[in-house]
Amino acid sequence: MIPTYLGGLAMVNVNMLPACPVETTLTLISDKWKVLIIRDLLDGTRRFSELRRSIGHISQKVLTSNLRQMENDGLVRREVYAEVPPRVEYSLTETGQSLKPVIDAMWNWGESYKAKLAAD
Amino acid sequence: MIPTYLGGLAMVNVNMLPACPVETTLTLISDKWKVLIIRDLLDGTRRFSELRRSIGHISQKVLTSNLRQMENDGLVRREVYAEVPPRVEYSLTETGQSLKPVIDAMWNWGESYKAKLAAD
DNA sequence: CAGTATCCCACGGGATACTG
DNA sequence: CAGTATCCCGTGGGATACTG
Repeated sequence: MIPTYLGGLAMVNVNMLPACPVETTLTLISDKWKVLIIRDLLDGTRRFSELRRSIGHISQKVLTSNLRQMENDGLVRREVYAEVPPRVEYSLTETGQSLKPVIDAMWNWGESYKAKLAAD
Repeated sequence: MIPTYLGGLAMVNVNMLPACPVETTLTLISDKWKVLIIRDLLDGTRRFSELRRSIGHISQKVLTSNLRQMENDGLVRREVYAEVPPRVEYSLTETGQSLKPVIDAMWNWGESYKAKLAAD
């Protein structure tokens, strides 16, 4: 079955991004939930409801909103299957996957921070 | 969030941090300005007003608030010099400096993201 | 199942004034 | 200079109800 691709084009204008690369990254993933969405999608494709469960206590509205923004930013791919009941699968684009080093760095730091606290 | 302060000493309770290390990191640096504060302090010690200028359009109240939290979380060191006019210097603790890989990863990703956009 | 559509609110953050 | 002290506001996000 051929999935329907909706959106998928980056709508971001490079001229409107901050000069500093760090700030650029912040504008794209600094929302409360986006990093967690990426963390979970790094493990592979997920359906909407799967994401909701794996992320934690995120509401439908907010998850939808975040996913749409990330789709517009070219980080996430959304594939709709014409089935009943409907199935929608989310995955990372290449650009989205390229965030792995960032997530990994956050993972490592979080681990060592907790280890340091536990040592006291 | 959910840092606990024991006996007036800055102290985060490891048991109240999220299980996932990525979430732990988010808890500590996901505020709008903290990453930028760290970015600038990675270049060395800065006075309050220097930080204000280098960061951008942050208000006094918010900069103070963020710095206090980061001090409590053990990321930032605050040194007050008994002079007139007063001089207060901020620098990263070892723990704060250990965030460099995270900031670097964000820097690199932001650069390549903009390069990708510019290529289109 | 995967969303919209509403309503609502806490709070991070901005603006301004004042001070040791 | 490096802050407090107030007042104020936009909005990200939560809760609930409804739908193709």
